[in-house]
Order: sequence, then C-alpha cells, then structure tokens
Amino acid sequence: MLTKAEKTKQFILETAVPLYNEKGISGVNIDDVLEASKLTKGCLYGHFESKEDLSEQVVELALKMITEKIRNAVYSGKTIKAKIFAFLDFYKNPIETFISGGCPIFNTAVEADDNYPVIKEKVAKVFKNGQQELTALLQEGINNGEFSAKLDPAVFAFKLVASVEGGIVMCRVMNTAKPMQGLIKSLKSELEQYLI
Amino acid sequence: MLTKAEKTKQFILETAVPLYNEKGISGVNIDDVLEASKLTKGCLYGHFESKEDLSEQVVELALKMITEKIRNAVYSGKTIKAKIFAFLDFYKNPIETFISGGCPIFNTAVEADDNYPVIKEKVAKVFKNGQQELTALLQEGINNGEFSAKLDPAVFAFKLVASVEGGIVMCRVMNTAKPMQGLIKSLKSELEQYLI
DNA sequence: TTTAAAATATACTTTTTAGTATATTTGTGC
DNA sequence: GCACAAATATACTAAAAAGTATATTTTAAA
Repeated sequence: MLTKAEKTKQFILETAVPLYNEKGISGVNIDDVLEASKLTKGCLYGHFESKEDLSEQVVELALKMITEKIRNAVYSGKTIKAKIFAFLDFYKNPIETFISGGCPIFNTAVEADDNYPVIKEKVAKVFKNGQQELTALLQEGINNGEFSAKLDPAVFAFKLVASVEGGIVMCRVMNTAKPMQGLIKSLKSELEQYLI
Repeated sequence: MLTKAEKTKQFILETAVPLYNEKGISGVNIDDVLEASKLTKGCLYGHFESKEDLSEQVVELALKMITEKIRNAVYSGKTIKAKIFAFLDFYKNPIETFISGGCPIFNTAVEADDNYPVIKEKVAKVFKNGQQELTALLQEGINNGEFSAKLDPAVFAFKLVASVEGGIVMCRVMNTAKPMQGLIKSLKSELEQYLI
C-alpha cells in the first residue's frame, strides 16, 4: 500500500500532467500546480527538490501514460493490419486528446529539443522504441505473409507516426478534426496496397 | 528608406526570431533579447509596448519569413510534380533548419494552441492558406492531365504537410536526418503513383 | 553648425516566481 | 489516548523578470 506521502506525490504529478501538456514546461509555474492541486509550497517542496525535478517527473509520467495507452490500443488488434489500424484510430480525435492539450510525446519533443537535454533524451527514447516496435510489427506482417515484401517497415513506421503527430497539431490549431479522418483513411489504404 | 528607428526595430525582430524559435515564446525573456541584440531596455521598450507585443511581432515575422521561403522553393518548380517535389525537398535537412530551431510554423502551433489565442489564429491562417495553395496546385495537376483524378488533392495536401512537419520534430529529437530521407522518397513515390 | 526631436542608455521600481524556515496538523505505533 | 514522526501549511526571503523615469546621445532639419 502507498503511504500518504507517496499518494500525495502521485496526486501532484497526475494533477500537473495536463497542465504541463497544455502550457508547456516553460509555461507552467509552481503556483499553477499549487492552485490546481489545492496544496501548498511546503507540501510540494517536501516531495520535489526543485521546479526542474518536478518538471522532469511530470514529463516522465505523461510519457509513461501515453505510451501505455497506445500500446494497449495496438495490442488489442489481432492481425498486424488490425494492430496498425488500431494505432491509427487512436489518433481519431485530435481535439479531445487522452491527456488534454494534444500528444504529450510530441509537445514535449518540440519544447525539449533545444532547451531541456535531459527531457529530450527521454522523448528520444520513446520515439526510438516506438519506431522499433512498429517496424518489428510490420516486419512480422511481412514474415507471416500478411504483407508484401515491397513494404519498407522502417519507412512506413516513420511515416505513420510523423503524419499522425503532425496531423494532430495542424487539426488542433485549425480547430477541426476533419483532415485527420482523411489522413487516417489514406494511411490505411496505403497499407492495404501491400496486403497479399 | 528606413529611418533609424525602423531599422533598429527590424534588427530587434530579426535577432529575436531564432531565439524565439529555439526557446519558445514562454521560454524567451526580455534579457535574452537584449543580450542577443546588445541593446538596452530603454531602446527595446521604445519600439515595443510590452513583451507580449514583441512576441507577437517576432512570431509574425518568423511566419512571414518561412512562408516566403517555402513559396519560393515551390514556385521554382515548373510542373506540378516538380513543385511538390521542391516542397518536399525543402524539408530535407531537419537538423539545420532555415530558421534555427526547427519549423517556426510548427513550433508556434504547438505552443500557441492552448496559450496564445492571438498567435494561434495567425498560425491557423498560415496552415489554412498553405493547405489551400497545395490543394489548388494538386487540383491543377489533375486538371492539366498531369495526375489521375483518383488523387484526392485536399487529403494529399494534408498528408504532405503533416508528415514532413511531424518528421522534422522526430528527426530533431532523435538527432538524425535519415528517416526524413525515407519519408520524402516515400511521399514522392506516392505522388508518382498518380502520374498519368 | 546649431538645436530640437528622436533614439538609446542608465539606473531605478514593481511584479512575479522560486525557494526556505518554521509552525501546525495529521497519522501511527505504543 | 499519547507521543513522536511524518506530512502539510504559513509566512517569510531571494532571485529573476518586466516595466519605467530620466539622463544622455544621436540624428537630421533649419
């Protein structure tokens, strides 16, 4: 069982996740977190060494949450095709995202890139793992005769992630989910071209 | 001819553009801009009402610079196919970008989304115009017999932008330009499938 | 070249934000 | 139920950032 302190720490992190995802790391300040959690400085600094410490742990949790969620969606599919389709369908609604404020992987990537080397490495790992897993999945689809060997797993894996992630941002800014529907359809039929 | 004041203002904006693109709107502070420009507060506040005013004008300039650059690249192509290829080639090197720090349209989009409504609208316009222009271009390609009518201009236009923009972010975080090469190739051959 | 206005620099104030010292409360084993 | 430690709240200090008043310098027209 979790101690009271552990519960509180977890609560702070969970409360902060959507805040950070909406406002960005540089955009959040301690008072925002305190207001959202209805806690006080003394309490927060009892659980985190500094703002930097808090930020890193919040981002880590956000990345963990979203990757688990995506993984679950993907592994619900039976065939490889179904898995990839499930991956794409995960991004169906770019306005109301799993964590409010868009995709935390991508949001973090954009901001951490030139500013937060520690966090940048965490995101890089998430992307690299994601690419590996998707690539392996597609390769498995070729091996088991589901797809033609003409499909380049690594290239298509990158294309899948890059386009849906880019799509989310564009849809959110333009305030419409519609282009995402077209994009997902297009990526699905692109994959279907390789079906045997 | 520009007055001294106009020159200084322009100089501040131009100096600030890469700074904002690297650190983000929330990540830049006045002192950063002063240090980069070697100017002083009195001078800066003589040209801008507030930090917010500065931020908005910096973003506006960055958006103007990049859209012009892309437009020039595209219109260097003769055929529609060549224009689209030129568009894609523009994103060839995601590490060393035209404005240091990645694509300012995308960076701004991610950050402005939940935080800066005024700027969000500016970026939305850029994306909408871009989509319109690309769609019109592709439609022209169909009309003039370059492409099959099976090509859906709006969907493909969205796919083009979403994937290269997403690709930039992923490449930058993973510190490799390589996946971008595969992506561009893949998008080019996807378009070529519609050639008549 | 003189001079008034425009542009810029200096030195300050104000506000915001991070962080800390200490008091108070709460939970837990005795 | 008591005592002690852990957890949290309060009230502060420190630092960073934005913004301003005023002095100085520069520019350009007379």
